[in-house]
Amino acid sequence: MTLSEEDYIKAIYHLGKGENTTVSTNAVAEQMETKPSSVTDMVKKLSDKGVANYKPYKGVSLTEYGKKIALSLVRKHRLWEVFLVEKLNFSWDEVHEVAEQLEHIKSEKLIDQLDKHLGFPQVDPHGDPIPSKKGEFKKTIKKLLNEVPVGTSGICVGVKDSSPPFLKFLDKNKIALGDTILVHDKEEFDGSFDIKIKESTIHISNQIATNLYLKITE
Amino acid sequence: MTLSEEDYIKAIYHLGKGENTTVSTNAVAEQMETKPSSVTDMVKKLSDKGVANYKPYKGVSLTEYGKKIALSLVRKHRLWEVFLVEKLNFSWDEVHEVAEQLEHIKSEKLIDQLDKHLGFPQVDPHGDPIPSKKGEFKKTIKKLLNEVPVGTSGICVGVKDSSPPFLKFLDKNKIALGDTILVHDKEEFDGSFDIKIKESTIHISNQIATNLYLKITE
DNA sequence: ACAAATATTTAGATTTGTCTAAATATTATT
DNA sequence: AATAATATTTAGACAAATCTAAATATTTGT
Repeated sequence: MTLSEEDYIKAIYHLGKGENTTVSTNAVAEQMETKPSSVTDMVKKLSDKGVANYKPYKGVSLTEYGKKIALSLVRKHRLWEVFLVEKLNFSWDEVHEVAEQLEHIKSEKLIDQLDKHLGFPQVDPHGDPIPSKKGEFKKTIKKLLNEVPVGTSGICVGVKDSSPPFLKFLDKNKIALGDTILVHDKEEFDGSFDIKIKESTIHISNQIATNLYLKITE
Repeated sequence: MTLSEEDYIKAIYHLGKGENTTVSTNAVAEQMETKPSSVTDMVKKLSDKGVANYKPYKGVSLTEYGKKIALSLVRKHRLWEVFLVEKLNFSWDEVHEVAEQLEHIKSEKLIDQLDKHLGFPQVDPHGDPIPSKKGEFKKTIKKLLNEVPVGTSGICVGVKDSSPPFLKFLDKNKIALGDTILVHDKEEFDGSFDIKIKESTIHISNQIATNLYLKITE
């Protein structure tokens, strides 16, 4: 597969939300920041190669073979993201662009060994699951911290309230996007929580808990 | 720079042995495994871009700017090779192809952090020097083990005698290409040596010493 | 159901990097 | 120094991936 073909495969995969959903030419064009006519050309080629199913005017979906390629790209992308954050001190929001390049490197041994080097991580720095070599992975969902059962751990992926005071609070308490948070205990009386974050346990009010999104594995 | 342009720059650099030597169209074509006419086209373009000096029928050399790009590619290539060997258990002879791909990844932060992650290595697994960010590096030369002064350390890069008995000897004594060897002591009487390899010191005869090539920093 | 709006495809052009074959320049030989 | 051998360039073609503009199909609104 060429670089460009791989990018189209990933776009179709993501637009189809990981299912073998049919997506429109225009949707792919928008995602790829290209023109619909270019998409038509490319999906014809992908179809000829057995990677996609294309029906003129009806849209395009990935074949099983195409899905496998997409999953392998997602796996590579997310493993590299973990590498960049864990080993090279990249932050949460700096990894995407570089991972977009690294995901195209072709070497099975490289990815197997990288996986091992990183300790076989299950999720990337954004909390998204990393497919196994065979293409299997766990689904994840986004929930407010106060909605997850005690004992669950997840990755902090967003805030509901993005006002300066709240963001300042998070900063002061060293809570950042990408951090792994374990919901340790809940106080029924006032709905406050004990959470473990980076080896230390802190106490947060219910109001804080209802404004923090976690990504958790179901 | 595109992938292809970068490959040509590296080829011109290597054929010119790192100096701003003028190299012939045919030489570049052979190195790149392409046709001379393709080289002509490309060096014209590189010339237009200020990367190379091209005089029809006279050959091509890199400009200072082109040399900078070449050194940055060499730096990236060799750092990735160290990474593959040190962190991902690749062996000496498996790294080249993957590093050829990785060297094209564009991210200054990535390379700076990789350098740091690896402990700022000075040479790659083949004993070749890694240029600094500014493009400076130490020259290295290949010498037979018996020709280097006591106290020198270098990387084992080849054998003069490649007969099965000799290779078997190396194997038995756990001496492999890519290993760092310190010449610890020399016995004047019979020209034998004590060498340190991977934390253990062993004794080798003069005959062995005259058949092992080391790459050392001058 | 029909016209208007939107989506998609086709046709033809463009850029990049490559190739082959022919033309031209350089170098080597006698 | 003239010719033969070799090296290099030019001209023209091709494939991949893209684009614009025009043509065609589908969907939507009344």
